[in-house]
Amino acid sequence: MTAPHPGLRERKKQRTREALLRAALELFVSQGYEQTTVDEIAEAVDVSQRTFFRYFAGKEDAAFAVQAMTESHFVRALRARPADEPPLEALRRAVLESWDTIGDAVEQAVPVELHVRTYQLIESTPALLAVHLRRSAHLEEELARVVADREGLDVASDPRPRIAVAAFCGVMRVTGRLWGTGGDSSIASLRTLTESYLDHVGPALAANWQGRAGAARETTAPALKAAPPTRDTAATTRDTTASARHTAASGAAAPQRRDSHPH
Amino acid sequence: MTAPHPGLRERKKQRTREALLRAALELFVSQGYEQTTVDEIAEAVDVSQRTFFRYFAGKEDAAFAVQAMTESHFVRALRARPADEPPLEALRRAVLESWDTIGDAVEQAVPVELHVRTYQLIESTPALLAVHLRRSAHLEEELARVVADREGLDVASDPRPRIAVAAFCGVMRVTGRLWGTGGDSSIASLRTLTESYLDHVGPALAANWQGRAGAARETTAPALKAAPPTRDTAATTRDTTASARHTAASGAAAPQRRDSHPH
DNA sequence: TGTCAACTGTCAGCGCCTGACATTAGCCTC
DNA sequence: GAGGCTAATGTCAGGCGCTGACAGTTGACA
Repeated sequence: MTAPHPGLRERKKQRTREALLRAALELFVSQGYEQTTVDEIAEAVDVSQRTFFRYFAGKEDAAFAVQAMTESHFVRALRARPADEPPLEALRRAVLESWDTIGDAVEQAVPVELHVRTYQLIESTPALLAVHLRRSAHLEEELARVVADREGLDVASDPRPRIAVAAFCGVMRVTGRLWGTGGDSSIASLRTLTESYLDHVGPALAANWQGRAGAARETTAPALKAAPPTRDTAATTRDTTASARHTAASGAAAPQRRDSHPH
Repeated sequence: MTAPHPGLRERKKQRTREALLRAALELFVSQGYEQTTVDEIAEAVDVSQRTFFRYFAGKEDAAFAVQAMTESHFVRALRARPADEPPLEALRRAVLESWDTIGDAVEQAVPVELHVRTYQLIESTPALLAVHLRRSAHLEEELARVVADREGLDVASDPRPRIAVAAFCGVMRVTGRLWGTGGDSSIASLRTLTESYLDHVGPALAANWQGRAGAARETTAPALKAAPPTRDTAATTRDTTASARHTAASGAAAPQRRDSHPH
């Protein structure tokens, strides 16, 4: 990728950018995002304010530079999953896998410690949280396309990729939020939390949480309605799912049109 | 609630605020959010810029004033659902119900038409979309608390309310997005779209979309088998699934994937 | 009517961000 | 190695969002 002889100019640019990024993040986490001025960042690297804006589209952009790396890292991991894995399985493994290898990718830019702190800052700073969520939504788009590709579906006409990814990402967000505000900020704990939360998706979507009788509708979770946290064999599970396939198929056969009410 | 004699001063304030809000939204939708300056809004109502900031915390705040109404409208609807409804059922009905009655609530402030246009603007303006998503996340918090209350659970210790609400809201977001960018901007179409998408949640979370057998895996619904899923059990399940999938794929109209492993 | 409190306008200023232009510094050719 | 080309940087001016401070105005109430 990178040329063996980047040239002095290129190297200098790289160093400037890295220095700006690092200074920015360090100032952000040490004294808060809003309290940090672009002038301060620029001054810390001894460049003009104008130069900062030539490397980053804005203050925000600096705060999310590392996030951008990890996101594309995750997408690559998903793309690399074997094609015969079911969608949610592939998503799950891609995240977990990317947690494992994310350290190396990040460390080239900034210390992992700093990145983790930045993430916590993002979660706790309203202005940054908003941007973070928008970025996540954008990522969701991409994930939906990848999933649709994997399944050989058209993301425009079939809502299932979007919906599955939406549910998945929703859970991931809750996980990230809890991890960020929780005490243990190690990658290991993030991994554990992620796994356990993803394990809860099925039961949570089951209609009945308290052993209420006959409350389950096919609307909410047909494939999972046999999910009360009681004994269930693998065989039963498969049967239930098989009938669910039916529902899914008929659902897909009737793609929704938005103009059904032309007024 | 409101006093019978609000007093001249109070009425004047109310009128100013309403005029500012309306002028703001109208300018936003007609010439874009970023292209509209606060000075313009203030000038349209013939007050000083400073006064605008005394009624709204910022430009954004004006853009989301009506959204705030509809959100609390929805939360109230959820709180009013009978306690014996399963969580996702209650959520579903509360949304649909609130679509039906939202017109009246909104019209007191601005024309519904203007509100719908504003929503579309929010979805298509990055800066506003970001804030919108943060607000939605905040709403999610509240919904999780309400659901937990309904189920008699503790939202801090039991992750299921959060997860269920997260999945639900994820789907709702996809719905809103499609509706906003779609052609038909009637409330009726929003209703229809919402219903059909919520109907797809279950099937979409089933692991098997293509007639592959053995769909439900520990990924999606692990608690289907009650005990903490030991890794060994999981592996067994996975193997079974893999082989079953193989046979099914060759039988059904299995969509061939284009790229197996690009790298 | 006069006092008090609330609302509003004006002014100054900070911070983010951008366009325009001048200056510096790496790169390449002769 | 000198000189020209081009990219990177600095400087300046200015728009826009937003805020604090102070002064003027207007409803409320005795």
